Amino acid sequence: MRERSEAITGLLPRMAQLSALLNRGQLFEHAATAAGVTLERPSMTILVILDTAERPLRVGEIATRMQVVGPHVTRHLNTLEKQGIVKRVPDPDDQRARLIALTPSGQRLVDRYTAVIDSWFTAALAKWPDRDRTEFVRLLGRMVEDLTAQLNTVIDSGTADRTH
Amino acid sequence: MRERSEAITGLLPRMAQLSALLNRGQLFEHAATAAGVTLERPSMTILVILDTAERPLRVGEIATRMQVVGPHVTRHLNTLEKQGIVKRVPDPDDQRARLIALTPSGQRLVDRYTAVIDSWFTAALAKWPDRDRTEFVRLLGRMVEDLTAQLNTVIDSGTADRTH
DNA sequence: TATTGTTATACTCTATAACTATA
DNA sequence: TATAGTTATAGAGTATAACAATA
Repeated sequence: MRERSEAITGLLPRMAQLSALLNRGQLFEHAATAAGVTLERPSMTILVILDTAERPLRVGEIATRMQVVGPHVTRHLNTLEKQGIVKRVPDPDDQRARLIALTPSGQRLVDRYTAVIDSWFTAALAKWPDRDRTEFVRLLGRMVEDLTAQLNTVIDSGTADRTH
Repeated sequence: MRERSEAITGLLPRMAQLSALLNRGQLFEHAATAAGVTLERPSMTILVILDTAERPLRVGEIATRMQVVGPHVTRHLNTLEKQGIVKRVPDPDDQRARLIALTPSGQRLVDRYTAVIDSWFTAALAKWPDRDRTEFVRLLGRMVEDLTAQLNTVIDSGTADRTH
């Protein structure tokens, strides 16, 4: 039987659990119901990203923040625009690009949704000491950073000798 | 513009990033390549779960740990069994159930894979103080627990008045 | 009658390829 | 020639429904 390194014991399962909770779990589904929203998950993600940015974003910017490819975003934008939740406006700086903006009704929709999520997170963290909350955000941020950096190192060294 | 509660500022985006890294990112893809594995992601997840359990598991137990439904597990098991990576053995305690066990070659495969993942995580966390590592695992575990509990509370109260 | 697992089917999420328009 | 976005298509991931066997 292999020995698991001390460094990561218990880490992977917990990260997997958290990931499942956010990606497939009922969190989204129930929050959407509570907020009276009937969108697909990635569409809602787009709206939250636009809300967080507090300004219109290009399609490419949204794709980068979602860590997905462009066509995936386009597909959902088509639906969202048809429903009057976002609108595409020309980017004055570049005629090829469009800026995606929340419409007033889109803004109200995402406000309802994030209010529900906020309240649930606030309730879940109610008993956490302030210090733990701060620590967790700090360590989580660093974990993402270090893991991403490590992965890039591996990818670079793995492709260094390839010519394509 | 809505106000975001102080409690969760910065939390959601980081969790989303981590989730994307584990779910869709190149982490799995590159680790599988490095380990010489050509399985689909959920199949590899099944193997890691069996390895972590250190004993054969029922289909239902695997599904629960993956937070997916039974048929999803069955589909991957069919492929894995055909490839001689796992085997289904009768559960002596219940003739309806089967126990899923890693074959010797399956064990070697998952050993190669987890060795790669372990080394990457160890490298990523190399500069972390021991205290931070411990704290992170603790807080991450509590986050998953509290979030799950909160969600269950919401679901229970939401369905309490429904009769189906 | 309830539970374990399987088969069949369908939906959701995401990527790749080919294209148009502008830079 | 390169970049922003779109359309069309395909594949991976997961769920629901219907069923068989056993409890």
